[in-house]
Amino acid sequence: MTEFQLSQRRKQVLRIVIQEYVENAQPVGSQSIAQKYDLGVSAATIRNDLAALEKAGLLTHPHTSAGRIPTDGGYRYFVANLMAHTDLPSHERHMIRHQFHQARREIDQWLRLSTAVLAKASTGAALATSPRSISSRVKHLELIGIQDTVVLLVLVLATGTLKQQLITLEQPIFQEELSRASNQLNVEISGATAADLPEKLEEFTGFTREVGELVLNTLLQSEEQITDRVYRHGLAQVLAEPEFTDGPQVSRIVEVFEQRTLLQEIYDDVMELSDVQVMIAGEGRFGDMQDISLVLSRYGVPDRVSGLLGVVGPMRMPYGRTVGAVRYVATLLNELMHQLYGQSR
Amino acid sequence: MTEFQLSQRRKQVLRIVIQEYVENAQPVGSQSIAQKYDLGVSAATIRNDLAALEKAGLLTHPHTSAGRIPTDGGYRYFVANLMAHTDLPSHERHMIRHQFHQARREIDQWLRLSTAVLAKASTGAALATSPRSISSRVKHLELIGIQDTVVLLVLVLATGTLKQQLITLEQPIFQEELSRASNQLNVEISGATAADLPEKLEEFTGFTREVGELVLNTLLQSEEQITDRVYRHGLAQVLAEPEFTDGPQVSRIVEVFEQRTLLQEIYDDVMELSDVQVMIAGEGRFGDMQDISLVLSRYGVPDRVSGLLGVVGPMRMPYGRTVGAVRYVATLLNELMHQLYGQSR
DNA sequence: GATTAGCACTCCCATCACAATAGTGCTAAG
DNA sequence: CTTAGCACTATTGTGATGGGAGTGCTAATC
Repeated sequence: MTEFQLSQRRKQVLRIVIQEYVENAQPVGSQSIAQKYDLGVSAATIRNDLAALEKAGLLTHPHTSAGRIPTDGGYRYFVANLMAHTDLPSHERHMIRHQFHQARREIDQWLRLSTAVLAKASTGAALATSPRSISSRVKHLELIGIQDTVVLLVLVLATGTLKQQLITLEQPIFQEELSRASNQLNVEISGATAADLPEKLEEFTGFTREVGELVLNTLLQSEEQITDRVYRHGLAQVLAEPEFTDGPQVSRIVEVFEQRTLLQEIYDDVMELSDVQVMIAGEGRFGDMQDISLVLSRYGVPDRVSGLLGVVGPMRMPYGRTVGAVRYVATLLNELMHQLYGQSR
Repeated sequence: MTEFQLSQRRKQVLRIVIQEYVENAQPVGSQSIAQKYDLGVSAATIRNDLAALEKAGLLTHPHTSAGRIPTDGGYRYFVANLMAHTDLPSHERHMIRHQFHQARREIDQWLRLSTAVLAKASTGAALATSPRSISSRVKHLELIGIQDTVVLLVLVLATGTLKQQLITLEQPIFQEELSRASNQLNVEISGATAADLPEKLEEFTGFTREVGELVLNTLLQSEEQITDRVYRHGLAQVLAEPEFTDGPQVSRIVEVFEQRTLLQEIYDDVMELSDVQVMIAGEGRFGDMQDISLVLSRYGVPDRVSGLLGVVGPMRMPYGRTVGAVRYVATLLNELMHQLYGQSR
């Protein structure tokens, strides 16, 4: 993030413009600033400041005789340097925490709740991915005959994640044989990671070997692929925002919200970072995200499981509040997940 | 559905109005009908017909000097009496079938694909629920220690559906004891339904009994509750339709699309019916669904599993085509599911 | 040098009038 | 029942007009 040399007052003016614009969705002019805020200077001075901020690329006008609105850059500067670190007010935090403790102790529930809570606490649409395992260890494996030639492979990872996979056979197979195969495999591979597995499979042949390979595949896949499930909530609310009155805008944000591939891309990015990350208008790196911002965080337990959590909204977004909400929910999720998956035995 | 006494020509006129309006989203007038279609009568006659159809409540006009547009009733009459039974063209059917056979043999995949295919084949947004089990039988049960005081209960139903549930204990428990409990339970309850279970549980006490109760709960819950998962696809495309340019319209359809409670309500309704059901503007029974139609079908295997599948779109929808698409995909799903869950062994 | 007042200028936006258009509703005749 | 004719009506688009909000510049002031 580029550092500008801005006088104290100009920063203040920028902050005001953003604050007002976020609130009212209306370009803000020098007069209204001078009136509403007591900066000790006249409108003309503010006019000069606005011009300077515009030259620095932090503001624009839509047309000659309109007030100023922030640019992408303006928002970025704001988020990086000016934004008040607003944690969620404590009563909201308590309410949220309470809701989480009410919920059944299940990841599915937690994530559903997370998106609901986030959507309510922000003005955007919330989304979360179910956690993916990092270097998954196999805990247990089960083979269950469903039909004569159809077998269900159930894989329990050390993190408690369940993976399932249907196997279709040429020949019918008896449950006894299934049990034998699964017993053999369980002894050998429980505790193994994807890296250990190929070696351990050497000793097996036939059906047992086949199942082993399948386990390996599933394991590999679960490591590289972003999780199978995306939770979403609150699209309706974000579409009610004034920026989404015309067609193209709407389809842009809905696509961002719906697409999973984008999440996959972003995932690797946010993965690295510890704190909440704000992504304004795609930061140039991601697709067509004009006028759309994301506020994202990683959640999970280090080196075990990890997922993505955040808010999609218009660029004109109360960043302080949103960041606070995302951070709090992520923290909460971290706590909860730690209780469960802290260290496996 | 009320039966009207309509002359052959008036039916024809109604059909034309709907067809034209569905295509162009523009009120259609007597002249344009007379010109474009050779009905052997003049515009004035058609004008009379239109007036009659309006009196019957099948058409309206937005204002005095505009053409006619269909009412809810008009669409209903059309769907019930006039609609051509259009199956999807055969090349489309083949393409779809091909895609399904490409996919991995998994319900999750199938449903995801179903919504994608449906959205593409219709002009609406597709949604599907994962199948819920009807009178689920327990197939197998597994208890896996995740943490000292955290146990994962994995329940495999006869249909191959997996249910999981975390159990938190006061006291740490050893894997040996878990195995013992699960072995005991497996012997006794495999093949049991929710109805059988209470009796069978009598003989157990302590932890084993506790787990048994949990199984029962899970079973009951999975029978009464609509499935845990909803698949959605293609909202962006439906929002591009001209009726969704203004705010309230948009939020209405997005809410219908997002809400799961509505699905639950509708589920019981559609459940009963064998064929595709068209629900226009909520049919008065469901919430605020002005100008929104649903085309829904049940899919699954009779007496075993069953889910909901369909399309949400504007009332101005090509019903023939949509019904064809939904019916075809439902049939396909039925086939596939039958292969898997036809009869369990 | 920063700040300020003053002022011309620009562009948006709401309003009005006006004509063109498309379609209805009615009447009277075939 | 069908048709031609015609008055009537509401929308849509266009162009003109004035008010308003806000800028950008200049020259004066602190």
